Amino acid sequence: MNDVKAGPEEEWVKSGEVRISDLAAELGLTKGTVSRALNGYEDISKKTRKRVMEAATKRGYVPTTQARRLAMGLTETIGLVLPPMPSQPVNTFVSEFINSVSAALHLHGYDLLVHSANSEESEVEPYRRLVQSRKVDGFIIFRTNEKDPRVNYLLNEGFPFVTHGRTARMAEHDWFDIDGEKAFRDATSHLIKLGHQRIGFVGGGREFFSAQLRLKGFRAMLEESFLEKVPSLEQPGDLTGQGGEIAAQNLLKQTRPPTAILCANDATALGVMKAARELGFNIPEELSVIGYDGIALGAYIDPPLTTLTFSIEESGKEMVNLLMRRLKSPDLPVISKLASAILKLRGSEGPPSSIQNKNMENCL
Amino acid sequence: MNDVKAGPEEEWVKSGEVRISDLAAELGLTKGTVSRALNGYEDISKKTRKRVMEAATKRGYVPTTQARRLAMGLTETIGLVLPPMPSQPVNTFVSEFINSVSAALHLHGYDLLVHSANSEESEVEPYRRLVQSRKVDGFIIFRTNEKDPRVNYLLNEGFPFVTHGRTARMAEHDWFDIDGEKAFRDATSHLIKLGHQRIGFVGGGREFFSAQLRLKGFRAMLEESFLEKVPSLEQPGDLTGQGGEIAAQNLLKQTRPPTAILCANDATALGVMKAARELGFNIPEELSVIGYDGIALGAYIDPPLTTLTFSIEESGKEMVNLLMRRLKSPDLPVISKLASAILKLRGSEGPPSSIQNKNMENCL
DNA sequence: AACAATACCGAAACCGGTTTCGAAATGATC
DNA sequence: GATCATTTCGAAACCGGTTTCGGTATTGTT
Repeated sequence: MNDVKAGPEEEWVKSGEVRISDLAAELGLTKGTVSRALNGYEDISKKTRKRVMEAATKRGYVPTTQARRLAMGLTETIGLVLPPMPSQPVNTFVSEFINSVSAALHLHGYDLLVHSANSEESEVEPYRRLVQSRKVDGFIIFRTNEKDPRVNYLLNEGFPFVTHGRTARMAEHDWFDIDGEKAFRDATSHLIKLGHQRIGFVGGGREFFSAQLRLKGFRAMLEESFLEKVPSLEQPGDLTGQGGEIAAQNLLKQTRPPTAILCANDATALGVMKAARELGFNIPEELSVIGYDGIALGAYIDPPLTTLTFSIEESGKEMVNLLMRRLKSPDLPVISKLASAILKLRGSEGPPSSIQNKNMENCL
Repeated sequence: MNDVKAGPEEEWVKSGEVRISDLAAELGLTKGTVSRALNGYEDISKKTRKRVMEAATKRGYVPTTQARRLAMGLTETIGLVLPPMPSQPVNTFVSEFINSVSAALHLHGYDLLVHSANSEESEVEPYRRLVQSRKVDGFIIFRTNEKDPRVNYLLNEGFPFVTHGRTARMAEHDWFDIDGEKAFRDATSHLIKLGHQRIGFVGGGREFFSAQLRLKGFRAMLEESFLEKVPSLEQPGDLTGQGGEIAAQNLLKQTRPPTAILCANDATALGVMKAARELGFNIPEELSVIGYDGIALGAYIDPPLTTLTFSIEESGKEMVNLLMRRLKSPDLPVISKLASAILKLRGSEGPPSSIQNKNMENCL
């Protein structure tokens, strides 16, 4: 008989159906007052503030992001443009990096907009579009080239960004990088201490600044150790497994092949190992191989791949920190941060065999 | 002397500094008219439309996304929440998937918002936040569980989404999936044809519906082939390399170990191969191993990993198609799409050796 | 030439918030 | 109790677009 008693009034509504004006009307206030109450302005009495906040939580009010952003003139969004994927992507850097960046941004109340580059248009086009349509407040850029058009564009535009990796204009923008030069000095030094005299190097494309720095580190340590620099032992690569295979063939078919090969990344190293196997080189007895990236899969192959590794999570965090600082105070001087990679010994390197010829004694 | 002649008037301005009201003022029109002219309304004369469009391109006018979205009441953004990463991710699915989804969305004028799940809070919390703050119009969900709280929440909320993978409530939502059941029937069949009688299976967690379906396919083919179903040959896993190692030990230390092992994914397969090596099993002579995922690196290990592979790009595209359809007409009946995986033979499987004992004859 | 129909554009409301400014209410002071 | 400072809130402008509505100016019809 008594409908009111029949059930509790379900005040619950579908998420996002209540606007600030609804709240205001319900409370007999104006939306300006409600807004100020919710945003902690000082000119609101304790009593009113309490009423407003209770009503807000009760009704499940959450401000509409689009409206807030329009009013405040910011997007609270950071853009990340994925470079064109290699046909055979081997490392999980991108997903881990996105994960880390996204998590870090979230702590600052920022969202991550991920955009894919389409290979038919210019590299900067996605950036231009995002800037012009004001979809983002800043960018996270990775895999920089020495002369990077994206960097040039954004610098020219005066638009905030941080790079993962250095560029020719690194003095003009914030950047984070792994000290690849030092990493490759370390790795080279490690090989030299093991007794290697002829060490090969498989690089990345000339366009990748970081790959150049790794080569630089390799060369520097050779020089420091008074080892002869043999040009034929430096092979170009393309950061793919296939590139590693080709380079390894070039190296190992030489009359005096290297006893160790340093690779610009793990994908290359895997290609090198494959080619070495096919040419009958035992690893690590007859050939040491070291990569760079620290891909998890490296631990599962035979022999496990020794590699230079670094924290992707830290990279993401640090980059977000740099970017947030820049957004807060655009006129602060440029800063940068260099993190170091560590050599993770897993077994694909060892002392060179005294015998230069291939021998069968390694079989089990 | 003549300053005007000194240089052409650079009309160029910093991107995004010109508003629609500026354009309107410059043209002596109202912003409403300008807006209609740019958006192809019929009530604009050809002449004015041309004037407006020329001025717009000349001044580099691009409408501010936030304002447009607010006015139009939509976000043109799709959310993708990354599930917590495994500590040692080996496959590149996530980055490829993001890339593909993002590219497909872009064709429809949509953006991709990537959010990372933080493991301390409930799985649905990120979704709830994104829904309430109206940051997205729909979701792309992957790695579904059979009973998926995210799906439950969104269904209850009536919020658009598409899943990659089926759920217990798959009749109520659009989904895309790989036919894992058929894939594992195929793989099992392949092994049986090679002569294998004792085939092991390493699954994923019970919570992953897809892993269950793979097991189902495996069992079905065993039954069809009148092979005895040996419970001890079915080992649980967790879709990681470590899980694969443990499972492989359980399998291979049995008095009558399997001659082939089917793995719920490639990471597991890598763990299995590692454990097998350590226990002295030669692959593929003494043990065949097949994975699932088609990770590119599988081609570089020794022996190359035979695996079930599918097109991630197609997955992304199809899911976006499903979602766009749903957004355009929310009341259409639920549809789904099943794609198939193909068995990519690379060398980690072969006929079982007639001799059950380990032998050394394989050594080169 | 008078009238109806059509083409074209201005005016204004609206989307859902934020923020500034000023006025009313309250409290403090003498 | 009058005066002044403070507290608290309403009113209104604003962010930058979109969309509806109505009013001229133009064209078409007889």
